[in-house]
Amino acid sequence: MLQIQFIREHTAEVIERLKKRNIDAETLINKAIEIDDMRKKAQYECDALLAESNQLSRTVGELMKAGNKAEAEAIRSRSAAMKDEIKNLEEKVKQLEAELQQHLYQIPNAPYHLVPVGHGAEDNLEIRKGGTIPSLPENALPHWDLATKYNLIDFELGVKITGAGFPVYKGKMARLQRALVNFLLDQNTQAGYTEYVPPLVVNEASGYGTGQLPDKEGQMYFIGEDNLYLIPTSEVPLTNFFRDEILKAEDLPIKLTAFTPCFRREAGSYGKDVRGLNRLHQFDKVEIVQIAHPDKSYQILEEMVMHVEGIIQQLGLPYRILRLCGGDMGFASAMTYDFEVYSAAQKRWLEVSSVSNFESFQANRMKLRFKEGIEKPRLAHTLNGSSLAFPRILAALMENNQTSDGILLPPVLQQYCGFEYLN
RNA sequence: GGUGAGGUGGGUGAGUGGCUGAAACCAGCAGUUUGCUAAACUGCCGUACGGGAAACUGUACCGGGGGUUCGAAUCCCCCCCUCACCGCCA
Repeated sequence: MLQIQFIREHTAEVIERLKKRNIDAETLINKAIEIDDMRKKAQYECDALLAESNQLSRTVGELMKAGNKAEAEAIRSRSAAMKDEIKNLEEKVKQLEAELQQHLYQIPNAPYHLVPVGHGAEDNLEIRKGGTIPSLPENALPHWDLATKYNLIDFELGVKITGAGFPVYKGKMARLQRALVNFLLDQNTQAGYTEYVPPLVVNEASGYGTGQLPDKEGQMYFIGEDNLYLIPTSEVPLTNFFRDEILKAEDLPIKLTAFTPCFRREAGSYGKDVRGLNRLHQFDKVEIVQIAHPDKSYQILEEMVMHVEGIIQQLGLPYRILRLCGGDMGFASAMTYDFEVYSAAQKRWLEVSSVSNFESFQANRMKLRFKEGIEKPRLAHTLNGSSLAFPRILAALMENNQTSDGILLPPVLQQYCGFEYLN
């Protein structure tokens, strides 16, 4: 969430930036300031009363010690009489703080100045594209048919043991995924990211920290008995490593990577988009996360984009990079780049990575701060990106590289797999 | 699942009703001194929200929430978490 102090000091700017999300920013922001004004006033009154009460209590102590019982008794009863009033004021301050918090939770992150204006996917700005879209023969198959033809994925077996959206990978396809894990993690560690194996379930506080809660609990699988959530992305555990921490400025940036399965309920998204590997409840992903100094975060965002682009190039897939417009960006992001690869038999672009700068939006929620010398602690910036999400990469590789001998793997993956063709 | 112990500032760790926002030590910052990377000494050193141009100052916070009291880190109740041992088990 945005900091109320920042909103107060940069009111016009925040409203202007938020307008890119096509919401009534002015009303939201003015309301926040209005609640905060009331909060300040209530706190001021409450503090003054508490100060008086503290003073009286101290006096009682001194008088008692001096043996002046009668006077102590008089002051004690005065102090006792203040209790109700103090309680009421404290109640009021708490209530206003909660109200402000609730209100701020509803305000999305303010888009960065480079974010294009727009309402939906059609307004995203194409930054650049690369690779070559293959020209496939007329009888080219979509990946779900290739999966059956070469006995690579069993969708029905997944339905049997779990349900739709949980495919079972077999033989060379299973091996290919293990290879992909190694290839991607190697790429990331070579770029300076430290590899982690985090837990796949997180507690409620972590869900709040990265912004899945309170609004999007419907998207996560919840283990009620233990009050834990299955992670929708490893961004959640990785970023929450630093919740409630004050880092040293010289330790920034912190670069992390992890391979994990990701679990998403995808409630309400049924239809043709979910065919084959396009949208799953469980999928594998390698993630990169950075905790950055605010002055460096946009430079780092570009570096992360270059890094992901380099990986996709090595996989030989035709891709395009989009800068998302204000209407298409996630709630917590200040600027997002999406990577899409072209899946030539489906004849459509598939999102395989999303790289975002959250600025201090997540950091504010999770109190992730850093300290520079004797300066006061400041909120750090958080960034993350997929490098990469597996299923759609697999779909594109299968469709684009289909030959009469099977699916020809890109050379980098051949090294990791020990074979050339999926067949 | 059973039993026991415990949750205090960046870390270790004292503190059982007012003189404690909290000893001491370590780490960190600033300085002094000695013939080098080093040591010794001195001072500073929690966070948040208010007020103030600033110096400074008010309030809150010792896992979370309630209660007792003029006054709570300290006493009482509930909850959460961690650790140890036992049981079960990969």
